[in-house]
Amino acid sequence: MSEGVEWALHSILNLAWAGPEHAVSAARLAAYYDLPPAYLNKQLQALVRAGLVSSGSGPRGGFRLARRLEDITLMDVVAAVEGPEEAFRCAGIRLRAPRGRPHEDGPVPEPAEDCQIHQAMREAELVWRRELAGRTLADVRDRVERVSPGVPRRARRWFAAARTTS
Amino acid sequence: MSEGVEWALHSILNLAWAGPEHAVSAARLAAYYDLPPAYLNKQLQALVRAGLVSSGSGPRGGFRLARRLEDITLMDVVAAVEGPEEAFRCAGIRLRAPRGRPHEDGPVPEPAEDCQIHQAMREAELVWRRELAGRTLADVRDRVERVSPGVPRRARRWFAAARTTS
DNA sequence: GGGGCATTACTCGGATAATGCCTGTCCGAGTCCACTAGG
DNA sequence: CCTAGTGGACTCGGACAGGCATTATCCGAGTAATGCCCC
Repeated sequence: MSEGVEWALHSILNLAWAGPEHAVSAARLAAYYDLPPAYLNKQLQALVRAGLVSSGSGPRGGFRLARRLEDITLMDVVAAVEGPEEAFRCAGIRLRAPRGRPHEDGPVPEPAEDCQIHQAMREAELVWRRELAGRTLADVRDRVERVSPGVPRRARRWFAAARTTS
Repeated sequence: MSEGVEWALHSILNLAWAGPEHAVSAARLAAYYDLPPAYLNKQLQALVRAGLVSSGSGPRGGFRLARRLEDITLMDVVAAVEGPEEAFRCAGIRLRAPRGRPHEDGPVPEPAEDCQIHQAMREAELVWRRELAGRTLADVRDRVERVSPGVPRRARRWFAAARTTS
């Protein structure tokens, strides 16, 4: 799985803690974890395309949350960064198998529908997606605030101080 | 996800249909789906290392199932081909964040334990793995035989004829 | 005719290249602020 | 003093290389069958 998912999740949480009134630049978000700024910018662009965060140019520009944290699920972030394709791609290998009867004597089944292996794998992946879709980033935020109460304040202060610090 | 997983699953089913008395060569298995023989051989080697199939060299050599189909789960095959590492690797990004207090005033928590994002993603992946581990290839075989009863016979005949056909 | 043996063909197994995607970087378009000059 | 204009600095956004994992391939070690020669 792409590493950008992790960065995106952390950045979204940081944006939430920074508050919707401040727009945070990609460079600042990257500096917090010592990440390559331009590359993090690329990932944030994916989040913008997905409508999770909004962006603005210029000196006062940067990124800010476009939705409430309660309305962003882990699945949304994964889909935004990784793309909507499913992990297990059935290449239709079964169709290349030697056929008993070349002539068709009924409706030709869809490749994905016919392949039971694909079905089973798809089912497992669906469970995974459902689990991700059922967990919002608000849940994650609440857990963090319960386990490490100091983190949100620290993050908020650090990003607020970004403007004044050299 | 690696494409080899799909090849491995189909090949295992074909080995089961060919019967444990016949050893099928990688070339023959590959010819059934028109796959690159040497590369499929590589994937099958992974299955051998995992103990799912056994191999033998020589003219009568080839691959055959090492376990019953009831004792092989989808998880086994995925783990054998993809490796045991989890898909979402937490790079410990959180540790690089600026700390409020450099001095430690308690037991330092494990990175994976402390990062709630990692926790949530791990939980979802665990559900996925559990689903895969709960489904055996015998289930898949039964479904195939129910949906397409002709496939097993065709496969068995084709692999049995392998020896005689040019 | 029967048995032992060298040959041969066929298989896996691991070492070796080629390809594509993820990672990482750079520069241009747009935007807002700040300074300046004029009224 | 107030206002309009202009320069500058900062931001995102998409276009451009590099590195690494997956994909694909090749050749050698090993093995069992086969044909041949000798007894």
